[in-house]
Amino acid sequence: MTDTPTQDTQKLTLYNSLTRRKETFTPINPKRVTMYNCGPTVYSYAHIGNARAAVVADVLFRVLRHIYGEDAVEYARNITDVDDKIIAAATEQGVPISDITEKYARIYNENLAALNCLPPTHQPKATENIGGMIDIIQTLLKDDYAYASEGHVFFDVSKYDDYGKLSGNTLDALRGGDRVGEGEVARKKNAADFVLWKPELDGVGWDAPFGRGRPGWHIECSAMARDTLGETIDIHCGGVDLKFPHHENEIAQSNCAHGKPMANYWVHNEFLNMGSTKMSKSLGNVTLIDDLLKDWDGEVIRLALLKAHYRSELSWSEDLLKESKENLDSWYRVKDFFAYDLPDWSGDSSRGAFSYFMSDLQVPTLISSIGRGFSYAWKHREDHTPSEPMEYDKGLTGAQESSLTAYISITQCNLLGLLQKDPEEWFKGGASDDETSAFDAIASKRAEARKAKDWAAADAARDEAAAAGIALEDQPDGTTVWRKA
RNA sequence: GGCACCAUGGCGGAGUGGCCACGCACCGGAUUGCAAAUCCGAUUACCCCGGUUCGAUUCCGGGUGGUGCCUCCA
Repeated sequence: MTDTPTQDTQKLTLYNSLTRRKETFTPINPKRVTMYNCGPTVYSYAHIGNARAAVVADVLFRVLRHIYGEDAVEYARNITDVDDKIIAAATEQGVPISDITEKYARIYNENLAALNCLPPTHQPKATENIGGMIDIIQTLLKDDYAYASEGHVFFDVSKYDDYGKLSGNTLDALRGGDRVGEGEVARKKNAADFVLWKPELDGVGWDAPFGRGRPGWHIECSAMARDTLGETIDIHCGGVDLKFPHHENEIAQSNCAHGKPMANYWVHNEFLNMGSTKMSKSLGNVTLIDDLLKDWDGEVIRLALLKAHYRSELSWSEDLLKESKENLDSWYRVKDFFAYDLPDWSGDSSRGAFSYFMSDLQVPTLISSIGRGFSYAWKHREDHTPSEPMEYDKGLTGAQESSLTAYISITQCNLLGLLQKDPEEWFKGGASDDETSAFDAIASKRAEARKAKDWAAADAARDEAAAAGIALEDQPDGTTVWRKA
C-alpha cells in the first residue's frame, strides 16, 4: 500500500544552495559524515521558526544515520553564548552573561527534546571555543586576509574572489548598502568588510594577540565547526536568512584560513510565516516554542513543522496544529490496535520511506503516504487476527497485509521522529492518578446511564467530561472510554 | 535599486509531459437515543500571455502578483 516514487532512489540527493542545484550527496568519508547547524543565540526563548530549522536538521540527521549508520554521523549544533544582545541583557539585569546563557540554552534543549529532536553529537559553545577563533583570526591576519583597525579586526572581502557566491551578491551591489558614518563603517576599508574581533564590552572579553576583546558573530561558527568536525564538513544547514551575511562570511573566513571549502553542501530551510506575514518582533506575532508546548504535544508541533517541504515557506496557524493533532490521533489509534501483532519482518524496515527521503527529503509526500498506509490498515482491521508467521514469498492474507501496512507506516514514523509515544500515554497521558480515577468514574457513569437508557444522565456525563477536558467514546460493546480532548 | 525564491481547489500542501495527491473544513449517507469516534460517497485546482509538443498544471520565454535577503534575524 506504499507508493513508490519513480525517480532514482539509490542515492540521496540534496539541493545545494551553493550551486543552486539538486546534487547527489557524497560524503568525504562515509565512515564519518559531518553536518553543522547554526544554533541559537541564547538570550531569550526560541521561537517556532527556530524550531523549524532544528527539526529540518534533525530529519536530515536521522536520514544520514539511517544511510551511513548511527555511529558514522557527527552532527554539531552550536550555542552562541556571547553576543551583544546577551551582554546587554546581562548588564541590564546585573548578572554574569552565563546566568542568561545557561538558562536559555537549557530551555532550548528542553524545547527541542520535546519536539523529538535527537541530541546533536556535539554542542559547542562559543565561549569555550575562543581559542579556535583567535587562531583563525591570526592566520587571516598573517596571510593579509584581515586587518586591524582601532581595536577591531576586520575581514577584507576584496581579498576573497568568491565573496558573494552563496548569496549571489557582488561587492558592487553590496556597496549600495553602505551606511556612511555609522560606527564600524568608518573603520573599514570596504563597506562589506565584516568584523572578526571587537573590543571588550561591559567586562566581557578575552585576551588575544591583537587586543583584548570578543569575537564577531561569524567567526564563532567557523571556529566551532572546524574544532568539532574539521576544516571541510559535508553539510552545513541553516535558515535562508542566514545565507547572507552569516554563511557568506563563514565561507570567506574558513576558505581563506584553511585554503579549502568550509562545507561541500549547503542546505537552507525556508521561513515559517504567521499566515501570510512574516513572524517578527516588531509585528508582535512571535510564537515561542515554550508557549506552544503548554497547549500542544511536541509531536503535534513537529508534524505541523514537517507538513511543508523544507524549501517551501510554511504558513503557521492554529488550524495547522489542529489538523496535525487529528492526524496523530488517528495514527495512534492504529498503532494501538496493531500494537500486539506487528509482523516479524526481515525485509527493509523502511520500505518506501527511504525513496521519499532520497530525493531532497520529500517529507510531506512521505507523510501523505504514511497517512494512506494507516488508513488502509485501519479500514481492513476487521480482517486482522493475531496470525501465523508471514511467508512473504507465498503471498499475504488480508489480515497480514493490513498488519504489515500498519507496521510499515509506524516504522516510517519512527524515521521521522513521530509516533514515539505509547498510544495509552498519547490518549491518556498527563493525567494524575486522581484525575485518572475521576475520568474513569465519569466514563462508567455514562456507560451505566446508557445501559439504563437514562439519556438525560448519559448526556450529563458527557457534559461533565467536556468540562473536565476529556472526550468520551462509546464502544460497540456498551462500554465507554475517555481520552484527552 | 541589486540578489534570490515562489504562484495549485474554502484552507494547508505534494507531485507529474498524457491517469488519483493527500490532509483539514464543507455537503450527502451509514452507525448512534442524540452525539463523539468510525465507515461509505460527492464536490472544488493547477496566476496571465505566447512557444515547444500529438498532448502541458508540469518544459522554455515574457508578463503580473507575492515573499525573503542586502551587516549580526532560523
